[in-house]
Amino acid sequence: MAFQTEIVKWYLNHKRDLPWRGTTDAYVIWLSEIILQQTRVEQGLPYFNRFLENYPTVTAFAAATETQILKLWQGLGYYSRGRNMLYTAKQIQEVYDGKFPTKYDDLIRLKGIGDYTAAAISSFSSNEMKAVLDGNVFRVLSRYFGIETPINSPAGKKQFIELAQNLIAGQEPSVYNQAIMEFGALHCKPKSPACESCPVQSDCFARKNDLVNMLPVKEKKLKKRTRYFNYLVCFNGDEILVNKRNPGDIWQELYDFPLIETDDNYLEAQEQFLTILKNNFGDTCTITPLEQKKHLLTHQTIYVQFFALDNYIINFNQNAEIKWVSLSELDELPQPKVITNFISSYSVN
DNA sequence: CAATCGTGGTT
DNA sequence: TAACCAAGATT
Repeated sequence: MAFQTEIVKWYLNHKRDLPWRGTTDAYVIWLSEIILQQTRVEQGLPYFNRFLENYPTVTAFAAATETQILKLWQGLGYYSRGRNMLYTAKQIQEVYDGKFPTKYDDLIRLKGIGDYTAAAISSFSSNEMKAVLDGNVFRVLSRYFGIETPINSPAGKKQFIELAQNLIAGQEPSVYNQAIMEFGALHCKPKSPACESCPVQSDCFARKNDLVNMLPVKEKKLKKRTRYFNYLVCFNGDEILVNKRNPGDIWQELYDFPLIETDDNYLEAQEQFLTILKNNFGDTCTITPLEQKKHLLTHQTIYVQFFALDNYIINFNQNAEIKWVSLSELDELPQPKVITNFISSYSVN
């Protein structure tokens, strides 16, 4: 039996019951696909439900504010996804009169929708013959066909998309695309895949040549940088000073606290840090170390030190970036995880 | 086009 | 524990 037939057959017997399956509503599919980019199903699922409940249609989504969207997105990461969704929803409301496109060529032009997502939405919503190529598909195809081209190289992507597009011919696009992804996610997993019970093991190149743990090949070019964030927790009565983060760095448009970034840990760079502090907040300011956290991102390791800052001179003007808000107002603002965690632990104590 | 964008789970 | 990975996209 052909590879595709076996995969589809496996899928029909093993597929998870997920809320975005069984609909052809391109808006709902778009919602799920953006949320699931680089995100586990279990992590994205509650976000999908909340978004669909708050914004049942693209028209409702388009009427939201960026703060509302980012607040709902809070904790999910890769926040540009949320910002791009709002931009795209507004565009669909205006250009497409609120009717979500279902064709690849229309979808691929929208912000936040790349090759994978355009193929997914078009095939799931209108059965367009476009093969999806995500991490699961890369893994399944590289193992079954024994392809050693690095999947994160331009040549690799070209080679795999050509193969994937050939394989989908003659299949029902909506079912086959979901089948191969689900097979990769549940069966042909990155570590210890279930080869013994695999429906295509007899023809799998990696299985036959003992290369299962070698494929897919991925060039590793991850450089991590280390940063030291010194957050200043400033209270004035019931209000706390917050900072809206700027473009060009992590957590764009999210809110944290006034920040002094240093080249080293505060404990190893006290003089430098205190000089900066006195220069910015006056000689009378006093500072008390609070908690310290190590926060891991894909490309950064951030050592976060919180300080209580008192007796400072309020010498910065409130502006779009830095302002006083009450704690209840802060609760409505989107925050990076490290800030949310600090606030929740702080308000308990 | 190589680097960058979060958070959480797994090994 | 450090590295890898997760329904990738953008610049």
